[in-house]
Amino acid sequence: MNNHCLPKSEKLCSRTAINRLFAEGSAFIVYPLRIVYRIDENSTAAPQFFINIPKRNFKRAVKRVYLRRRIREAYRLHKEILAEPLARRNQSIHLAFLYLDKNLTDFKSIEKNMIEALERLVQRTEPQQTTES
RNA sequence: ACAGCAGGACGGUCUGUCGCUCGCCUCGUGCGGGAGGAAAGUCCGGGCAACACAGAGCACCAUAUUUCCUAACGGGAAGCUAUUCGUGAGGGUAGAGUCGCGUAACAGAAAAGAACCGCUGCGCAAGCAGUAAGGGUGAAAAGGUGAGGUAAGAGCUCACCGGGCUUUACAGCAAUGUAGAGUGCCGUACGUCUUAUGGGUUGUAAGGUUAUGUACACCGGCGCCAUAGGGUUGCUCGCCCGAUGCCGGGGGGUAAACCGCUAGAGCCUUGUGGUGACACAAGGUCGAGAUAAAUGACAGACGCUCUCUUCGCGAGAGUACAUAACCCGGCUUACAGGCCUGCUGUAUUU
Repeated sequence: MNNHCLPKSEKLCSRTAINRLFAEGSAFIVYPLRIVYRIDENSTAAPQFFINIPKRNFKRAVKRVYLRRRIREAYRLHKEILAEPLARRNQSIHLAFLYLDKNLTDFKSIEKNMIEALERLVQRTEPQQTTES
């Protein structure tokens, strides 16, 4: 069965790790989400993620909390899409989800975007055997 | 019944699947707790903590009717005075002093010791002098009405009315009110100015402990005594410290963990006192503690409100505002909907 648990070890809390992620990571957009990621080869650690809703776009804390919870739930329910291939390839990943739109969206569309984003991540992190030995 | 005024209290419920966080244990597919009335704005006042602190003057900021409440407040309660809105229940605003100085747009002759027209006297006239009754302007025009008086007029004088000041009596803890007497004293607002009271700074990322660990900041003691410099609230005076030497302690950075961190001016009930804010007594009770930040996501059902309606057990739409970050007391602002108590107006019935 799929494991939908989301313990604290899968959250990205360290300030230095986050700074490294933004300094060295790659990014793409599945609107309204912007995904920043950084791959560690030869590591068995579980993927770590965090969510950022810019205060600039949502002044009220209620709306930021609303979005953070829905994005988190979408990730929690579908993270196996990403975790399973990474574990097979001996990779670990740091992830950041940034919400770009200035309006609220419902869970259905966030879920759809999340699935698409995770599937693209799996493709993008495919190791290129042609370049590296 | 409808419309409204004031005060108070509330602000969804249940089921299933998958999760988060804290605590406890019998350590598992366990049990229990888990946002608000404003948690918000960060506008006041405290607690707590660290640092600072001889003192004087000026400056700066805040407050300013009375009595009371409170740990405290710039908050609250009950009053007082003036003014204003409402038919009304009621609501809003203002409230230390004022000798001097400044400002009062436009219009108007003039915005404070006023002469444009008018009126009166003198004069042939030009004009000079007097005059605030009347006109016109304005948000505001020198208290109002009447009589006397006068060349014409004017608190110039008098009567009554309105206001101010002084004073006496009574009521009230007081602000103040009521009544009497005296005084012709009679624009208003704002600013400046004056007086009284209060004000050290920084906020839990405070601050403390542990771990890792090194080139230097910092602290203590001794020494040196001369200036640069620094601190003391912004300035002035005054005061204090004081680089480079020696000895000892130990810091920066990473920010990892823990404490601070939730039992408190706490909450609930009852009683007593008080018009009230509130106080006191007795009994009961423990109700989040996260840290890139939990308290949720999805599905369904039921409430509640509105609209449509074939008046049905129907259909559709909506279900607010706002997410703890050390903790309390207020203030301000946002809020779908109910509910309770007292009162007002209108209409109707008996």
